[in-house]
Amino acid sequence: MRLATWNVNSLKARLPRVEEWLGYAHPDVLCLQETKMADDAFPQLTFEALGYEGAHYGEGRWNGVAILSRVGLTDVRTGFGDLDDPYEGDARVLAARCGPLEAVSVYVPNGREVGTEFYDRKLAWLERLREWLDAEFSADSPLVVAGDFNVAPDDRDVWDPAAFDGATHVTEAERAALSALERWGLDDTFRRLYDDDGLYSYWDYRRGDFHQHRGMRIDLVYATRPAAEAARFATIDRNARKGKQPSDHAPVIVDFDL
DNA sequence: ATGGTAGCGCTGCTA
Repeated sequence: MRLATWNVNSLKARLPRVEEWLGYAHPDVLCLQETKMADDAFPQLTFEALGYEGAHYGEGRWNGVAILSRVGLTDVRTGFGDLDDPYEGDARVLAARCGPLEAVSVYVPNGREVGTEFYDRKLAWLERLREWLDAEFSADSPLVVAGDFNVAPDDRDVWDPAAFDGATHVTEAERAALSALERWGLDDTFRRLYDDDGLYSYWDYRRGDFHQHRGMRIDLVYATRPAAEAARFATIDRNARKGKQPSDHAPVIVDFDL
């Protein structure tokens, strides 16, 4: 079972590259973020022609999440259900059963600047995510929560911790929110397999950051213990960040013995 | 140099 997550920064702009990537990475499940489209624009038939069922949750210009699967796609759910969403109106959470596991595609709010209400609601959103997982799923069953978390779990996950002093994505409060998810029962599968620093999944389009190796690891594949213990291999496909019209994020791939 | 680039969609916002 190969699962991947990719913030594509507009599925309309990225569709040719996503099609090409599916052709050589051939994941069983792909969680997408920032599709930036409404549900009626989702290219269902394009993915069906490649052997994938698809579910999409999007409101239009911003945000938007999707799940593609070639191992079944049922029990599709959007948002936080009955719980209040601190970013109500944004499409940031989509869940589905895909073969042996439950898959959740998440696009965590950016937070903009520390001290703003956007940042405060980012923290509240991460807390709500934990509450929703606790209400809907069991940490004892195979579950993967994959997506753009807009938080770098520790200093190994940013190119220069000093450059992020006072910035979002690295604050103690954001990292504590990830720790709370881990205490609930989620493991960072990539970190379970590899200790190295400098393994990034996102590079700003500006200043030539990709070629200067100025990146962050903010795209995470979290899994409950029954799934995490079955993780055998992971990689970040930096080739997908090169060439013509790349997303600013690279896909993160995890292979499970499931 | 308080910068830079990309996407959406048509003006400025978001990241």
